[in-house]
Amino acid sequence: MRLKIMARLDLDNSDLPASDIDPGPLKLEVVQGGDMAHRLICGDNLLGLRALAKSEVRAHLAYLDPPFFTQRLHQRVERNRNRKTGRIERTETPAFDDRWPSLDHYLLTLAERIRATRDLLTNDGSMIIHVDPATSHYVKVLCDEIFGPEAFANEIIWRYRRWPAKTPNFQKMHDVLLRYRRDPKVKPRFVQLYEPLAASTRATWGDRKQVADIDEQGHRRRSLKTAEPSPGAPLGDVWELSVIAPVAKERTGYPTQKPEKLLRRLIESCSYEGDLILDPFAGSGTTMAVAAKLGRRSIGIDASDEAIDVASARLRAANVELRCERVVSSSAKNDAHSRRSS
Amino acid sequence: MRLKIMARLDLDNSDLPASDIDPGPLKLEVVQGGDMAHRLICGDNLLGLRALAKSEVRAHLAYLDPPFFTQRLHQRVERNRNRKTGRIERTETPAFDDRWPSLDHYLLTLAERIRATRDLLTNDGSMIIHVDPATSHYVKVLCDEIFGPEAFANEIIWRYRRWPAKTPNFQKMHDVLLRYRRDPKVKPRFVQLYEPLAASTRATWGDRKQVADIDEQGHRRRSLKTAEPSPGAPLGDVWELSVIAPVAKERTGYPTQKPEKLLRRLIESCSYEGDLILDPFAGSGTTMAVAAKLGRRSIGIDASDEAIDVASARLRAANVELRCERVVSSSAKNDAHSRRSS
DNA sequence: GCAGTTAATGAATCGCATG
DNA sequence: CCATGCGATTCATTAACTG
Repeated sequence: MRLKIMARLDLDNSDLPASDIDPGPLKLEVVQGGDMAHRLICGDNLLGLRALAKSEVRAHLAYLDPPFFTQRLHQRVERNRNRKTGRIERTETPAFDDRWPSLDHYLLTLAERIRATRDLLTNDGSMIIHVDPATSHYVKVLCDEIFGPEAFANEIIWRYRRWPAKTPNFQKMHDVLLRYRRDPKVKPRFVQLYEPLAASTRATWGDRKQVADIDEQGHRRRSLKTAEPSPGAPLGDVWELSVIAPVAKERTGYPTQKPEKLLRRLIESCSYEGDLILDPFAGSGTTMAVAAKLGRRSIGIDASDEAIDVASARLRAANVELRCERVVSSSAKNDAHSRRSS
Repeated sequence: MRLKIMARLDLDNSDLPASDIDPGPLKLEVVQGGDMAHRLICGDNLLGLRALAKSEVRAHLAYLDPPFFTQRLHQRVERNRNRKTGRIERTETPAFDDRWPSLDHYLLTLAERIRATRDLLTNDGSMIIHVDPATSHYVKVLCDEIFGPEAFANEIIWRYRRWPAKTPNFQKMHDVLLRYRRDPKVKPRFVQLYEPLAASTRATWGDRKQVADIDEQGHRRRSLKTAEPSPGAPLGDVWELSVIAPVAKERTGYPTQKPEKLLRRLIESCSYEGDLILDPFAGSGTTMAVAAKLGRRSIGIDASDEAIDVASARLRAANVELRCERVVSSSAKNDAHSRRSS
């Protein structure tokens, strides 16, 4: 018996939307703004990524937050106080559709976008893809195929707390973020962050660095306390960060919005000031907002009008100078604009 | 372009050790002990599992802690004080070999053992396999194939703290445990455990239970405090437990030994008193030792003499009555005993 | 008895030396 | 030049000891 686990990629166009196969020549049409540090592109992200690939633009970090294969239509929730009754009323509008004919369709769509993202990275850049524990395994096999297994850098666990579900099972309380380097042979962009020392370490060693001590015979003795203060322990790959509270200021109403703290940590450790951050699933614009706060440049892409509205409002409220663009393909049938207004 | 991620299982015996293909009739030969609650079997675990399958024995929980594909030979470390010098001296002996021709060989070996383990589970039983984040994804694809994706219950993250490695990367600080149910249609064995409430919850709600409150119009109002003390939050799937300290009493010197706290949590929540716990990669016998403490029965299998020695000494020291057995196959070439004494 | 201090050391990763 | 291997690094943990 032989076994092989792999992502099999065969040529067969029949399952793909026409726009994925040959959208004709692509162009980015400026809707508003000049040569800004932050660009928000409206359109299918595969087309957007391919249009960007033709320019000189290369990103140092890409963050992908695709749909999680929930098989649900996700709604945006707006909250407004009714003038007459004084009660808060909720309005729901469709934000994005996460329903798929099959897992294979989902993975294939993702694979195309991961590959297109990889082509836009600098050699010392990396990609982080945010997924669910139920699909992360398939996505990792996919990424191993696209980047090569040596390029795998981390499985980051984002652990959060939420209202418990009543189930005879351990409560699902984490997301998975996979990080891949574009070229594992190149010295990576990385800024060492620290987390607080463990309580047991502080009790024994205080907040000073330890150093190993080896005697003349080469035997190891007890480590020594130094006078040098410790910056903490180098940051690990399990992060405990709270989800956005239902009443937090940060909350835009856009579904599946990720907390700014999470993006801050990713961007601070995997990019330098002035670097370009790419987010092909821009959603409510969290990545771009955090990139702006941290002095990075950014490009966000999203096909949903809801997303573009929420993100541009959010960024403008934060005084981020924004250039808005639209993906235009020469073939009228696949024109992002015509689909938008349909 | 089409894509399919799957575990492909083709018939081709050439890569397998002869004993995996047809070991001939299998028998468990009693080396020592009578009809005890705890059985330690020496021999290849695939043969051991197949021999068990012929008996009526079925396990309620199986814990698998296979090698992690480290491509290293792992050593057992014994420590003894030298009478003359008074210094502690270390003796290293090979414990198990985790070197493989390829990832596929590793996965195939694992697949056979997972399948054999599944065949030994009760319908309401489950299997937990302990793996590394670098291979967990492939193992999950494998298990989805063997158990079916609906049988997937949890990805448990064991987060620990250790000394930092010097690397421009997030420190690897977690293991992955995958849990599958034998039959997802059957009510599972599960005991709800709790963890302490989050600090923010205690600050707002104290240590009493909250209840949702909905008014006559169906609008949700602020939740209410109750008088009933909260048992804590239902246990999640990210567990922070320390690794065995270098000087802990628990430490046997056997490599990759897992902490008793981890096994205690798994056994307490996924089995009942009197249940049978199966560990085909018994190693230093942690699973069996914890099972005994928790009033469960156990069967452990290991091919390594080092493991059998360490585990039986450990269990006897804990006053666990033990029956020792040996897998015997009729084909002399594959006889576990002849290999042991070679 | 209890608290505080001292002791011992695992093993991931990089970098440099050695063959 | 490439592969191999050893040394340096340093936080975390519990046991043993001390007052």
